[in-house]
Amino acid sequence: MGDAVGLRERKKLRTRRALIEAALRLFEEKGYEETTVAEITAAVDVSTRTFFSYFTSKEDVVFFDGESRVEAALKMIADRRPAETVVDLLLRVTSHSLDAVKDADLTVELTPARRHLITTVPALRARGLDLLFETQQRLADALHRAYADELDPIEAAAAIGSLMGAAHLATTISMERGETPEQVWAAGRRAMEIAIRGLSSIG
Amino acid sequence: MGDAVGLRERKKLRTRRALIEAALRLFEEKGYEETTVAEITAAVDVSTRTFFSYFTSKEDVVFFDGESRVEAALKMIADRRPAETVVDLLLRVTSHSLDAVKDADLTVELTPARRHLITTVPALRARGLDLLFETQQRLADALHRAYADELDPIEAAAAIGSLMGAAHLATTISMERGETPEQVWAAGRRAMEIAIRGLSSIG
DNA sequence: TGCAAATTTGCAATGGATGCAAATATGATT
DNA sequence: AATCATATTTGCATCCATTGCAAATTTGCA
Repeated sequence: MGDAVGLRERKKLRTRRALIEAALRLFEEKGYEETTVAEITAAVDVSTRTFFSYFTSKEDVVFFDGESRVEAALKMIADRRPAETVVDLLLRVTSHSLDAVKDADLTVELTPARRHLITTVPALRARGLDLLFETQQRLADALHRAYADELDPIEAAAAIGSLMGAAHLATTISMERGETPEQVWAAGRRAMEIAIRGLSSIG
Repeated sequence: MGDAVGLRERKKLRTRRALIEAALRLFEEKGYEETTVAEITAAVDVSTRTFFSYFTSKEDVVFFDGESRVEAALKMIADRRPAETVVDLLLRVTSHSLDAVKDADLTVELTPARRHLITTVPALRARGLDLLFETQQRLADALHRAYADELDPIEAAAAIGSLMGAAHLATTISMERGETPEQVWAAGRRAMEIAIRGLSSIG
């Protein structure tokens, strides 16, 4: 992703980052819809046209990141341990991902500002769900490949969909109830346990 | 939804339906992005401005329906049988919903054309996912209310998220693999069974 | 220094979406 | 049937995101 060798590359990196920061700041200050691309570029002092050579759309600026999270999960699945159970692997992957979310504010990952925008602004929320769903498809595919002789594509999809569907809805509802980050995190864990044990475990 | 008493109402109903039909036809013929609202209104012989008094956006025309499906499921949950288990209720609701999808082409529900657009066009797919997620939230809330003393909000969310997440991802992947409607349907059933029994049941 | 490639920019155009006021249509009343 | 209040439709004007294109500028290297 960010190699940055010559002045050219460094300058581009700087501009891109400046655009992202200005955009997020303005979105927070006056709202997403109320902020125009022209205002963002004015704050960074580049032309409006330039914005669209860095991002394909106004929405994009909110989602731009090195998407390291997903890659890590995909790799963990692909490199599964020989004797490991599907459940054990999924447990390991989800724990890892869930923990990654916790202290992810260091990297440019999912800051509270971003999170707020993505859950609040309809257009962004929809886009975020689309990305999440695409991620699920990739994970399901990886899982099927990793356990080709045990899981057919549908079973792999069911496993991933169940796990992530449970975790996502539970954490969302937890957040909506105004719970603390710790409680949200706990909700995610509980939801995943329920998905693994089966709904019968709560009836 | 459609009461239709006087000429006024009937005319509006007719116009709305005509707009939907023209839109879907054009979307299929030349593609969603390639079709302009002006072209849709020209086909129905109303002004472009009028389109936006019937639908709030171009996307809306694809999703417009009486959303009877969700209402039915919500009602089933609210009217749950006294001694019924959470799992039994969910089984009943999901079977009912799944079957409803099967012969839903009669109503103006989810025609193949719509389905194709919603899974294909990025903007529509994202919007569809947003609507689906909102539905999940409503169902989880209903489930929590129906079993207030057995399920807290997080558990209810986990249950609904797990079940619908599994079914949705599994059916999507089944469709993507070019399977027949029967196979897609079967994939949905299998996924729900896995969600109910728990992922351990496949390890 | 000077050139070739990469970037930025300005400009024009398209298309979705909205506000507003004028023009029409509707239907109930007299 | 003529008339009036109300509901709809329509025609602008306008804003903004997005894109194509060609000119202008910058950068990196010879």
